[in-house]
Amino acid sequence: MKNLSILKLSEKISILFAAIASPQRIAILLAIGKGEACVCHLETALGWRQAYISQHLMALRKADILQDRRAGRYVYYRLKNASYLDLILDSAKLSGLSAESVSSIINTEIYPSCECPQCTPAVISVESLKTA
Amino acid sequence: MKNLSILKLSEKISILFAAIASPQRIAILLAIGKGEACVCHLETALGWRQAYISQHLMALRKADILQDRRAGRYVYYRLKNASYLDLILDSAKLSGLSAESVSSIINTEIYPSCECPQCTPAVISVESLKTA
DNA sequence: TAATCATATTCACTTCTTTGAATATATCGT
DNA sequence: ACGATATATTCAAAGAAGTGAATATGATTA
Repeated sequence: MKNLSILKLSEKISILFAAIASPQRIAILLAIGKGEACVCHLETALGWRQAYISQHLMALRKADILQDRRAGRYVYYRLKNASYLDLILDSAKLSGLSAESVSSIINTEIYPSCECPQCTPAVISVESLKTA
Repeated sequence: MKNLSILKLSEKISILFAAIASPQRIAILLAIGKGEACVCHLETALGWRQAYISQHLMALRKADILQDRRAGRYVYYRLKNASYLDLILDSAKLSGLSAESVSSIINTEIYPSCECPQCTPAVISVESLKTA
């Protein structure tokens, strides 16, 4: 590869940092983690408005960090490369945070059939048992 | 360490990303690299105004990425931790840039006695030889 | 102590980013 | 085809960050 000027190169590198440099987007990346999550899952996991999450997902997609997969009405997001999590972990360590505190939060689950709204596993309520 | 909420944790992590997420500041970090550089050296290396560089240095100091050392009228900057360079390198790789293109630009020199202005090594001009 | 040089800080202005509200699109079930 | 649900997009307002110009500080030399 040709020798780019230092600023040109730095500009390219900064794009990724800028995309990640937002508490909301880091939270989304950790919530997706090594797994896969639909928007509605993130909605409940993070407690934010749907449109708000979508906007940040858009930014992460644009930066080529996330990839999406549509299954019916649901859209599932996953990291294009698990190393983005390492980048976040390394950054956390450099900031004096314990690796444990971050990795314990990283999602590892895949939600193949997200029971939305609320991504709640179908729980039978006491009420429904009474009438049955 | 206690289990911080995902957003609280993400906020802390984002501080470092935000500090680095600027082409100018990445360029400065690469120019300082594994070595040490005074402001005037960065001035010539990057070709920017002194005050402009100082402003970015301030941001990097505030984010605890850089440390400074005063020697007479010069102030020398160095990274507090060489791993910040690895973070930049990893990010570059994730962005599809070759590690080589970045590491070839990383400074390795220390400038113990920066001959400012212009950080020029004392070269004897042809003119001065004529009159001598 | 005055002049000079290296660096830092402040302020005002502009530009970029974030956010909320509203609305559009896409898919499914009926 | 219609209504409901999941997700995406757009737009305007608010806020944050980047920038240039001017100036302040701190150290050195004369």
